[in-house]
Amino acid sequence: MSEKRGSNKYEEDKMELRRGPWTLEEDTLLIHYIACHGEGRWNLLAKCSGLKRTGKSCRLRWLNYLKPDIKRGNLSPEEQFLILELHSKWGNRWSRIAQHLPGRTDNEIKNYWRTRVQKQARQLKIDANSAMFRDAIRYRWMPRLLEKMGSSQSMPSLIDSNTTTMAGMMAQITPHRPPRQFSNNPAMHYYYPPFESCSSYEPPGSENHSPTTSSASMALPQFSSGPPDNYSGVSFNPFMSSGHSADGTYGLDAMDLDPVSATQLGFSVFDYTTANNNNCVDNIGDGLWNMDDPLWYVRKLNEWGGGV
DNA sequence: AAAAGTAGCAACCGCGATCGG
DNA sequence: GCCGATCGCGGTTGCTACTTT
Repeated sequence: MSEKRGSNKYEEDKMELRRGPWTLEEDTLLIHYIACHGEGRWNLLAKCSGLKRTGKSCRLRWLNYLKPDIKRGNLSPEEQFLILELHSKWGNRWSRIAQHLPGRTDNEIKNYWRTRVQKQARQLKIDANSAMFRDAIRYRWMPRLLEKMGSSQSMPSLIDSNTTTMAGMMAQITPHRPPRQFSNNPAMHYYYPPFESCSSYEPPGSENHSPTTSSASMALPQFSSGPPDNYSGVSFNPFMSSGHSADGTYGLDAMDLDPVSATQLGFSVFDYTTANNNNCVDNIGDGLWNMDDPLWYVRKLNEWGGGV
């Protein structure tokens, strides 16, 4: 009997627990309680503070939102760079990564990765965990962030002191040769998606493109085959461009290649016009690669000697 | 102008690790 | 060493605002 009553009481307690978005009153209560008693003992806190929340929920709210040193707003290029760099080292160890970004929470970093980074992989139909995608991040995206960091005069304060020069950072992330042997690896065929969504896509190796749309206003240099003579980490920097985000934010839309650097890298008119036609990858306009051929990187690696 | 689709993010959930009795 | 309570992490969900059709 009493057991049954106890059980009902438990159910009632459970029913009373609030869920969903926090109200201003709840936030105030939590802040006040922590100001008086400090963090930790979350279940006790939940009971004693008068909040009808679980300790877990209180902890989450505090750590991810209310804590005074939480930084809000867009991630800076250097923060983005660090996330990419650390994720390449540690994978989805969000809390560990967050420890290196003061004021940023693991949740925020996780969300960044899922909404921005993984989105790119989805759009390119590449497995976000694949070596190809990781290399693309490392050798295309990160150098672009470095450039932004330089141009915005916000030289990285979060990055190790031994990498605080642009050359040093480029040397760290850019190898003297392309990083990986793609061409002879059968497994890589998996990473050559058909791109049905791309009306004018031609498979790697077919070089005789004919533009599907004209881009007369663009005076594009001819496609130059073969790797640049001075391909090495710092002196050859295929990733630099002067592209800027239209809205001044630090989103991925700042990552597009400009036409000149794109063609210097070996883009054909086809590549540029097709991709710029927004038929190929997406029409969102904020893609990392949506102005170029997503498979460019793989193609160039193969062209530049196949064997690395 | 309205409906549908999408992106971003706060919050929840499950599970394993750790702590303390 | 065992066991329950608590904590922390990573994955997932759901809501809201914004964009596109």
